Amino acid sequence: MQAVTVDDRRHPEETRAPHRPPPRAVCAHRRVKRAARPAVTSVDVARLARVSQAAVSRTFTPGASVSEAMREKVLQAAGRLGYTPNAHARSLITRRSRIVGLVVAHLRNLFYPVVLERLSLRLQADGHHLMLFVNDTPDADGLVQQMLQYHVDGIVLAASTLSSALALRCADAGIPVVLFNRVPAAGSGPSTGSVRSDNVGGGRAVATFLARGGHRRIAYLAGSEESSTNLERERGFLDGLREAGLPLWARAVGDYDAERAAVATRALFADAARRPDALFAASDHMAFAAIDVLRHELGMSVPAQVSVVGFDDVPQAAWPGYRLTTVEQPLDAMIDATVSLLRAQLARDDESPPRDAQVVLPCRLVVRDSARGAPA
Amino acid sequence: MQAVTVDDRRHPEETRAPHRPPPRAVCAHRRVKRAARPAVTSVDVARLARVSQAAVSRTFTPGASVSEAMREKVLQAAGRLGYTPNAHARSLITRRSRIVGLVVAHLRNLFYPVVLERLSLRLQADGHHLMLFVNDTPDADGLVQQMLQYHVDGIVLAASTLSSALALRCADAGIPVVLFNRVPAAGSGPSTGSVRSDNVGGGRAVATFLARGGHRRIAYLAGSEESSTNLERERGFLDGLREAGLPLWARAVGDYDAERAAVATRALFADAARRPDALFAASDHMAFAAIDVLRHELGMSVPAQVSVVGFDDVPQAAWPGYRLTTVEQPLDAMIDATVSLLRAQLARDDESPPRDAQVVLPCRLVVRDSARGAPA
DNA sequence: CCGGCGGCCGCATACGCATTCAGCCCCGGT
DNA sequence: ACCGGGGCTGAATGCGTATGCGGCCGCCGG
Repeated sequence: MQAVTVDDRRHPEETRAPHRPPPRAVCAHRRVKRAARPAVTSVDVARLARVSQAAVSRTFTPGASVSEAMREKVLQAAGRLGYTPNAHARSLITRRSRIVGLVVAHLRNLFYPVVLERLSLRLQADGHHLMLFVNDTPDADGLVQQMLQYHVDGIVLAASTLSSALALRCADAGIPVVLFNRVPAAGSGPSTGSVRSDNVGGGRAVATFLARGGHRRIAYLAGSEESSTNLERERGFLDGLREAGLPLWARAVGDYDAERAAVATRALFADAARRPDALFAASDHMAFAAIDVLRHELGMSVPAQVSVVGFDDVPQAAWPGYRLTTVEQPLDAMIDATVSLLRAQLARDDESPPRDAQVVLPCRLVVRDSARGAPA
Repeated sequence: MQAVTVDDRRHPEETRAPHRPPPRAVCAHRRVKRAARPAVTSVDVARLARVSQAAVSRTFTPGASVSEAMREKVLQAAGRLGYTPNAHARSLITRRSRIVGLVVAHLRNLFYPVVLERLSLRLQADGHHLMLFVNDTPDADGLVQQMLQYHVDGIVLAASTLSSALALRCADAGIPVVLFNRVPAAGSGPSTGSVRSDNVGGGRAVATFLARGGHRRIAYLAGSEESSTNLERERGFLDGLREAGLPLWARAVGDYDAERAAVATRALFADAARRPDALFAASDHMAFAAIDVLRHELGMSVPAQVSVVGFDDVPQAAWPGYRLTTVEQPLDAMIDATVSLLRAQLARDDESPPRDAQVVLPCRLVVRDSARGAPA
């Protein structure tokens, strides 16, 4: 193999001069900002490698037409200079930023941090990146504005309680949106996908399980009432109870929040004579809070006196302190589906069919020790 | 007040034409990509408002010199067109992206999700945004490359175990770095700040507290051994024990991981004759795992038979199931300090003194029920 | 031996915006 | 009345890169 040499000794005086005119007088009396490292550009690399700037660009553009020799020369020069392509300049032309916006609300739910971690890793793997948008206020417009500024290539809405106004606005702006763990609102645009687990089936499975376990006074601890996850889980749960010939004994709302779940649990168990013998919480997070109240405030034994079942199967559910029986969401599959959907929407040339993709993945009841099961 | 009217009816044929030449023949047979919404630019707004493009830019640049009438006209036109400035084009010129890179490793620690949430909100408030980089492999170069591409304005390294090579590389590239919860390596550049709580003091406080509580066989459950948080906490803890005239009874490493902490706890308590009567875990996360093992595997009572103290004061520490005595990290103050440091580094004109800022905030022992205290 | 033809390269241009510079108008001072 | 200056504005330029296009060269088939 012929060694490729990079000549950067000839015309050394040319290295910077032609492109860096002396600062104008006006500049001189202003403070020179950020003068530190003038950022090496593709032009610098080109000059060092004695090729055209286009050649540099092409070696850093996968699939472009460059000879092996050229690529070698450029890479070597780039390595020497420590060159890194400027993503902003690139996206200005290509009209894609390789940035995915992630909108989150409940970050302390432990389900979402895991989602975030996996999703980010998957995206990093193919050169995309997550930009984080925390949605505390219901100010959909503000958030969308911010995402538009950065021209995010796609948006993942990962929060069960996000206003669907946000989803609509995003889709409106022509940006692919994937609803994570959420059902699309009626009339959402063509570029809205959705990935979720079979919440209805999960809810029903819990009802069936509890009924088989001989429970008769079964209560439901709801998440945020308007959220689609809660609606679906509750619907499936009620269906299951009905099929088992059981009524819903009691119901309270915990809003997917630990504190409010604790309050709701106290309310459900306030009347000692009519206490439930089983409780289905719409999320593990709330289930933990409920168990704590039951055990430590009310002195009840779980599962001997009352069974508790959750939803999500966060890592903590497996800890010895809770051993929570719960419904596992197929996280990996959900992430996979999300990324695929995103990729599909991104690659989509405009005339492709405008059908929105809905992915619903099966979930599985994980039986641990927080609920009495059917007698063996 | 004179009503300002926007005239967009005259010369309607001019609306797009002069800047959108008919697509060349070559384009015609290629698939037209992303043709959907040609993105409204400042030029479009200028044309509609019948002003120059510079005027549009100025009304969207805080501090620029524009008359009120002009601003009104532009804003109205912009509103009609749904104009949003393009952040990429902007940062190409201004050389700042308003993006802050956040590097994280342990996202399931529950301390970090909270950090992430707060930090993001604070940054959003003044127009910055977080780009997430999950650091699974110790491939510092790769990460730095990715951050350089996006020309992040600053970097927050929020992980106790991140290789300091990463920090060095970043500082090397001339990007302001703030180490969150981590001590800067010797010789890190001038643009490296650090925000952390007084881990040494916290560790000592725990030792003092346990000694006063009458414990005599005090063990330490270490985090990742090379991490600075662990080193400092352990040092303070040992200092405190020495001052109290007590030896370290036993020690094991949990690596800041729940599973490994469980294993370590089993090891510490394997010899029934020499069991510790107190355990200090370097993080709440590990403390929970330890308590679970003690209670549910070894059947020990906490705190009657063994006291457990943690570090961090994550939300879960206050739950009735654990009621963990722990050291509170002043999260809000830490976030504040981080943002200030970042802002300071950003605003820094180059000739400012190259002293690196070190912020160490006091932390506080939060006494709950997982450890015996001094008799009252 | 000649006419393509395809692989590679460089030139030039455009992406969307901030910023400089020169010019304009208007007002106040002498 | 004139001049100086300050407040606004528009024209022009360039940030760093991707890409269409024309041109060059080498190779193969006829």
